[in-house]
Amino acid sequence: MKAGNKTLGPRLRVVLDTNVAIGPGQVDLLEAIAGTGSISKAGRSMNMSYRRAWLLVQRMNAHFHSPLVETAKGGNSGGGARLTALGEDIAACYRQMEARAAEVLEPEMERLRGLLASDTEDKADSAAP
Amino acid sequence: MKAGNKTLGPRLRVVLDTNVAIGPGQVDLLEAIAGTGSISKAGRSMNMSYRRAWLLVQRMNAHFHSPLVETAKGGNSGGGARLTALGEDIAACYRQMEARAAEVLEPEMERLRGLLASDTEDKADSAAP
DNA sequence: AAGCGTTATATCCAATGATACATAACGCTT
DNA sequence: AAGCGTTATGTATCATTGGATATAACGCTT
Repeated sequence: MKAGNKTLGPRLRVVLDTNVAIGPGQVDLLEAIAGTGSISKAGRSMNMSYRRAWLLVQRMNAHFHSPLVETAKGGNSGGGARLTALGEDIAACYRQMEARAAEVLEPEMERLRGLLASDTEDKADSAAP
Repeated sequence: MKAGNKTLGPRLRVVLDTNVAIGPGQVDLLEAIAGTGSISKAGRSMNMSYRRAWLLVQRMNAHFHSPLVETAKGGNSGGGARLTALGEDIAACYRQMEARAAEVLEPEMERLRGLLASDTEDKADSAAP
């Protein structure tokens, strides 16, 4: 039932090394963690299962020279998670790249948009690297 | 056994509308079709099943106001496929966007690369929109 | 007429990915 | 001690994707 309602425009996926990449999904998650203070709240807020969110955090933490997300078990609030300086840094850097790309690619975007089929039906699915 | 050996650097996926997007995979396919003159040869050349290649062509053709790929059945060579003017146009436009993005994002790329973990093992998988 | 390589499909199955669920451990509050 | 919300995992199930395979149709060459 969920359609491809991703944000329009150029989407960036930064491939840094084999098995290491950051894309819009990961950064959304980082920001949601920063905003909510926990992995589970972040997951719920963006309609993502806790497991998936947690696995993404694992991956990101493992692949950089220090963790992007810091977690705590137990405590008054049950625990929580927050971004490290590196995490904030990377998220911000990605957003900047995204904005810069959107800005500089605007003319071509405009041009491509003019070539779409008039009807926006569901002729087939999308998605493909 | 296939690892994430995608080309390094920023990867662009241009989301034009719901269910309409073009990414590196599609453009690679377009160029392979242009180079080989057939969908099946193109698929083989890039290690993609004919089915997948054909489905991708279907999708792309359906979503723009006119086809990107023109096909022919039968004939001396059995048939074939080639890019329309629109197809060439779009492929070229995408490559240009790609190059422009890589160029303008180079400084941030450099910076991010410095933050990777030293060891490039297989701690976990990658990939995630 | 037979042969060929290709487009164009349908069907079935394997691999993958994501979700749901089920616990356990934790540390603070009450 | 009990309860809470969370992190941290494992397991099972479901959904999606992609591949293998089998035909059919086509139109040129021989």
